[in-house]
Amino acid sequence: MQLDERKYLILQAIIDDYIVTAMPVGSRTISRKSGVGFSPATIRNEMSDLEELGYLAQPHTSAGRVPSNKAYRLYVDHLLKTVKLTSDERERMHEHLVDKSRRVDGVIRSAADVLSDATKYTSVIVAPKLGTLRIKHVQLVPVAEKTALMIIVTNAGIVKDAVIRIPGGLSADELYSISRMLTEKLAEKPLEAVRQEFAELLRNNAENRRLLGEALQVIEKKLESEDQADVIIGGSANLLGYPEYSDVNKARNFLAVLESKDTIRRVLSRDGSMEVTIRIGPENQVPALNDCSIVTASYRVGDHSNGILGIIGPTRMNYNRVISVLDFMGRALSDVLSEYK
Amino acid sequence: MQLDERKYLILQAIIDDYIVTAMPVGSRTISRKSGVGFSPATIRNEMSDLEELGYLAQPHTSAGRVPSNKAYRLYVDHLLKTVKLTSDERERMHEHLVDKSRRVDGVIRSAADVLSDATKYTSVIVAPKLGTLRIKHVQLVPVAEKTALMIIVTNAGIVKDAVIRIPGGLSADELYSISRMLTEKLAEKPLEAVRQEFAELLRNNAENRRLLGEALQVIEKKLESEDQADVIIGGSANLLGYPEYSDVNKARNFLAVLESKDTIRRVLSRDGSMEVTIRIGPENQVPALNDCSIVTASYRVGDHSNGILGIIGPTRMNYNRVISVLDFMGRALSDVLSEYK
DNA sequence: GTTAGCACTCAACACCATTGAGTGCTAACG
DNA sequence: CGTTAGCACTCAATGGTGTTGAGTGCTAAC
Repeated sequence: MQLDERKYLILQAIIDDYIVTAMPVGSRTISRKSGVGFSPATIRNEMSDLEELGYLAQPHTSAGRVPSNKAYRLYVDHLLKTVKLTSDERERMHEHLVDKSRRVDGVIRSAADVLSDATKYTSVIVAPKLGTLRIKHVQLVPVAEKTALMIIVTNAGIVKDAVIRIPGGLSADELYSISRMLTEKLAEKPLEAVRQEFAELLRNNAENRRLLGEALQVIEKKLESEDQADVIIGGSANLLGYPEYSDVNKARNFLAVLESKDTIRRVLSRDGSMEVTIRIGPENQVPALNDCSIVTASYRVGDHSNGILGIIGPTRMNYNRVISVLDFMGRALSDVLSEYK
Repeated sequence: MQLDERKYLILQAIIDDYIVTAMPVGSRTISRKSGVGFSPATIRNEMSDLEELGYLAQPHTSAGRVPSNKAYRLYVDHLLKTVKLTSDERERMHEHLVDKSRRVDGVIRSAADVLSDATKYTSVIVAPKLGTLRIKHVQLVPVAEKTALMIIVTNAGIVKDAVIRIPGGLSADELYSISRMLTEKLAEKPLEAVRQEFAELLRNNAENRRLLGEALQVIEKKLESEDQADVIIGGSANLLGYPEYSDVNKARNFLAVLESKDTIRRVLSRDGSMEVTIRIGPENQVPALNDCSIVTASYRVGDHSNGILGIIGPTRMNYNRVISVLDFMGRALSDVLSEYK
């Protein structure tokens, strides 16, 4: 059996309805809709076919039908109608993005809030991979006897710091000249390339061997264990408003997943393309998110780094709107973050 | 009517029971408890008295009794028995605190997780007031034509940064010497005192007037609008496990409050003492937290600054344990954060 | 002062009948 | 031959009813 024009039409109508009501939809409901000129009986026959094809399911015999994940897949692949955001709304979103603070994490934080506000779902933003950022400046600042703070500023204005041990009796001036040397040597290099650069540094700087070794080690540790702070979540309570989470246990499980930043990072990870990507239900590998869909897009930071922004919502989410919002915000965020370059 | 020994005993037994079961407790239950050698009938008479005095309430005629906020107040003021944490547990907590990362926010983040893990409630940690931290180092780093990053390192190893505009054509070397001057001038001064220091700087540095003015402005802005990132929350989903939050709407309201960092900061604020403080139900002014209790303690950062750590839980929380945990963690956190000085 | 006994209350639970939204099937219609 | 009206059927949801049991307050006896 093949899907003809009418089956598409009906399936679309069913999904559209289910997305707003979250209730199994019956033949009468569809028949009444404008654009579908058939009696309930006809619709019923079609629905029966669609069920056999795996696009619909019935919670119980005397209930209406509910779209399956397969149906959502079809929906997002073929039936999406791109909705335009009003220019008014675009403006408001953009504005909230810039006005806030003058720091990168501030902007990302606001972006997460704007996203969850605009969609009423949960938003997630992942900062670009540390390794792809380019070093702009390195500074060692003494904070106590035998400890210093190593501060690394990257091209995107992102600042990372870590405490390192230093040999005793090193003066502030010496630390400064080491900082200067490091900056000169490492500037414009991506963070993931520091290992090579350090090899040479270590060879030519016997006297600061210990300190440089420690610095390298700390940087590498930072690179491999990405920071919790690099996953920002907005509107975590939003999903509790939807009937699929009226069960507190489900809600709790969901929130528990949100707290595990590593899981979130894994779920959001995506290939390099800038386009909006949709993962429905079990397509994202985490069992706890099996009845969620995850829509992601990318934003650019500087010239070589990408971050990810995404929305997590129930599988019956308003894909049309979410896609528009993510698409717009991806661009907006890239814009704003390029100003900090 | 006055509270005699026996009434205290019974009230305590009721609260102890209610804290673990969350169910109205009846006279039989109390009578069966070891340590109370009276028949249900006697207990009933006493309970009736306690109800009249406002310490107990009855959800409905044929139910047991439930402690009132007044009862909890009495309980924490007079009936607490300090419980000792096992040395095993202390060790585990302390360990989780240090092992993690080598940065201050990392430690605070872990502390929040340890707190919520150990208590199964929601934990909140507020970083010390920015203004009380002492400046250790100031660094201006060029990030683009006409913009620089101002980085301020404080005595506790906490790093704050902000983007500032700079006049065009300023070389990296010039920026460095300004940084050096700022560091010399401001070192060891608390951040809240920068205004006075800048007055003099501005007078003696006509050529960098614009830049310095902007820097001052940015610092003051930072001081007045405390950072969202300075309120760290752990175990936000924990409370959903308790019957008082089996209603999704309550749960949602609670989570919404947690997302508003400003409210949380206000609720946690406390006077300077280091001791553990308890606020029960409506005693904290936020209506949304009327059936929560909030227990807070302080931790020291460096010599002059205090941060706050706290637990938010249902009013029937296990006060004994929460107090022990907070007391211990307050000290532990102070210890660890002093190492970074 | 304490307690046993007893009548009373009321939420919780299980049980049942009713209702209505929705289906599948069949037969009639254009 | 596709479409539709009609009808019997299913089943979750709703609401009323009776029963149960935990708990109380009161009284009278110890």
